[in-house]
Amino acid sequence: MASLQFPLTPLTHSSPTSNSTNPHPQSTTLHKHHQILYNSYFKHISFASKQGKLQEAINILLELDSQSFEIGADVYGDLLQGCVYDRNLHLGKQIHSRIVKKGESLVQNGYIETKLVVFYAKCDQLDVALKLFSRVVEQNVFSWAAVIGVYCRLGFLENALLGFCEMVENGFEGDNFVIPNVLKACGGLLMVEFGKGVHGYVVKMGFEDCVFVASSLVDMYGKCGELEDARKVFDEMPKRNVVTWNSIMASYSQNGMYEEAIRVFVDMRKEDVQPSVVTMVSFLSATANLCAVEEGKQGHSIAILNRLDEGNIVGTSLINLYSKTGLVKEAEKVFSKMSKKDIVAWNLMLSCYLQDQNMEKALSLCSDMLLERLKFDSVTMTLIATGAGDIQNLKLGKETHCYCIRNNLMFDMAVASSIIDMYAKCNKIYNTRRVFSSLQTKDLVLWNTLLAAYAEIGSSGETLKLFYQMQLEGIPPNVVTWNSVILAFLKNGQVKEAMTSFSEMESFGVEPNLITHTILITGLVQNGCVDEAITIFIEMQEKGIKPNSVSVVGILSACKNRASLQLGKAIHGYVLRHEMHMNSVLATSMVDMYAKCGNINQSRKVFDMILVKQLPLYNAMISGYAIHGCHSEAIAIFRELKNEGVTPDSITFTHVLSACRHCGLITEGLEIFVSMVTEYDVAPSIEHYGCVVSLLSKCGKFEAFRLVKNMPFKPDSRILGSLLVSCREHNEIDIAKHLAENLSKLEPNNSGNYTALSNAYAANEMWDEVSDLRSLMKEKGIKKNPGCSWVQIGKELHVFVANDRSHSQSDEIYAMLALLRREMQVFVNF
DNA sequence: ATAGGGTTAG
Repeated sequence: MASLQFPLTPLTHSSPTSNSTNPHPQSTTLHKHHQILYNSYFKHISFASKQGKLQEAINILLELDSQSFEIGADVYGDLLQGCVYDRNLHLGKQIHSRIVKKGESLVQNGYIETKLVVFYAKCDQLDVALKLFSRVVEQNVFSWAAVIGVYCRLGFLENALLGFCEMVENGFEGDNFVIPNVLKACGGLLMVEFGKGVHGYVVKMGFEDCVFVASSLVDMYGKCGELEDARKVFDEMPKRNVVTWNSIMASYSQNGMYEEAIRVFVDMRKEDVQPSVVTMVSFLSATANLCAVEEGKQGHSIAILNRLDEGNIVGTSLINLYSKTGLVKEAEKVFSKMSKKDIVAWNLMLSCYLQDQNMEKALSLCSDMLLERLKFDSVTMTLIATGAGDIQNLKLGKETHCYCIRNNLMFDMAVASSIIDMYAKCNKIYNTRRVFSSLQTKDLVLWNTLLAAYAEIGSSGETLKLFYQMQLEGIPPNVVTWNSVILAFLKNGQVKEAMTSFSEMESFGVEPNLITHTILITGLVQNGCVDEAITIFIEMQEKGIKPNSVSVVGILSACKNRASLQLGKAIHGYVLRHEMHMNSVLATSMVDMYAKCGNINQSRKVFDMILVKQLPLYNAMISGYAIHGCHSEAIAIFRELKNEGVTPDSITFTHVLSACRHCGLITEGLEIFVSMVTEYDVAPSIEHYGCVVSLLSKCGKFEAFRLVKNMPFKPDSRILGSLLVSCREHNEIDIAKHLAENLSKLEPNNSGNYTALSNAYAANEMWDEVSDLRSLMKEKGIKKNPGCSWVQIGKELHVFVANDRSHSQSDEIYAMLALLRREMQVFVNF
């Protein structure tokens, strides 16, 4: 035992040794004197306990104890209280054993009994606390509060509420210390009705002005989604502290009302309430969910100014913010500054790299984690599995799956879902099914993951089967499940069945949401039901569901010809009126829409508005110019793209090479083709070859033939046609005949091929054959084609005018006429 | 009494 820090000479000198069972010798003056001294030591014990100098207090206790002096219950009580403050289970147990040794009278002391229950409860020793509680001679508010508290902390929320009921039934009145725990249990169980009952109890007992109770009420209503009630309690509080503010902010945040959460933070600053770590964490999480970069950065500054940025939790909230807003560099900065990185920080950084599609950095971060002797947890594996699925990296996905099996992580529903989804995204439906079957418990999300896999490939039969099977196994479908069923039907072309499911889900009490409508809009358009899609788009707005950019993109894709320019314009107007963010995807489909609807100038206007342009946007603009016959503009955009350092892909080259072909830019076209293969490592498609063959054919080169011979595709009619056109020289007639023979099998009625062959005969002065060919064309009823696009536009115009005899949309007609003229011009030039 | 990371549907 450690020696005492102050002398005990008077005690050691005269301590009674003879009568140890009766440590209180009768009233001699000497003992009176000693008792006074002991009392001062007892006071010292209590004082030291309250100061947190527990070891010192214990040392005195043990020393006094060894001299067999009676130590009062209050002294043990103070010591236990000290252990409660310190959550020092070890020392508390020592004191408990001392108490037991001291005999029945102390163990059965009501005060000590209660203190012991409180001590074990606060140290989360549920079993011990309950055992002692069951043995207490007399229950009281304190022991009940301790039991309810430990149930609450360990997540046994039902037991906490049952405890409260029993306590009240046994005639104890809940005080303002139990109520917060009771309310926490109500919130956690989403039992708002019970919570309202407790609220009534609070009012009856007059606790409503207690900050602790009222803050808990705010939290309880917030967790139950009753924001109005939460706000009402908050507004009526006479006094609020930082926890109250944090509670209302978290309430908004947890219910997705991030703007309101931010407003609370602003109000809080106006009232000069000092923010705490929790404040910053809630605020940063709200800004992260809104991708509100500016507000988030201000939060970061405020955290630094208040020295709240140093802890782990604020650090991870900052990484989350920068990760969600795509500011990888900022996230890295915060991450590197964190002194003690825990698994959450590493996982957030990992998620940041994965969202940035940087698998290389993500995997190198993982090996750094191992170097730091950290073990991957379920979150790490979920992230990597999802990332592997996104880039369809089956090898990585399988490795992840194996790691999860080896480390017993497949029992985690999130891990299992991500693995199943990974196999689905890698088109391994067999593995998807096998992993699903191998799992012992399956939750709703897991079922939904499997349904989504079958829905994605349009297996509506299997999706439906699973839909019934899950219900047989007692899992009721939610909106996500229904959405997959609808998607499965639409992917399989079963429009009627999809619409039936859509109306059915509501009668099953499942409310269709934004995604349900988006699936319908996109699916209906893909099945050619444009009018129905528009109806759904209007319906959802009437229901008060705000379309987002995905649903707008879906409805924009319905505008694919000149007749739908009106609708396209209306949607553009909607986007502008609702101040919808013109993100890259939305802008791309807007550019595409205007191009397809014949207004290339408007296309260009939208294109120019976007400051940071990504490849799909460039591709849409290039393709737009290409279909309008503005080939030099298309090539100009291609140059702009290269100047901006954007890497073109296969689609870009398809449009640019086609533009070169139309402009007859032979050298430029060939250069681009070569750079595509050597510089950008793009494997040429048959379309790419087609353009180059056509270019080569135009200058009458035999390189065209060589290219066709060496290309890894079977030449199609367009390529053969191009070659045929080039056969205008003497001696090429045999080749021309051969080509024409093959072509007539592929395209027996293509007038262009007849013309080309006739030209070849003419070059060889074989006039009889030319004449024969002409009569054959006449016989077959083949007329010289004036150009495909011309006919197409003419047909569309006819349909348009036929459908709208009022000619109220004369703007559109003029637009089409202008385009028609331009198309004809191109044809004439060609 | 309040607080940080992961899974399913477009």
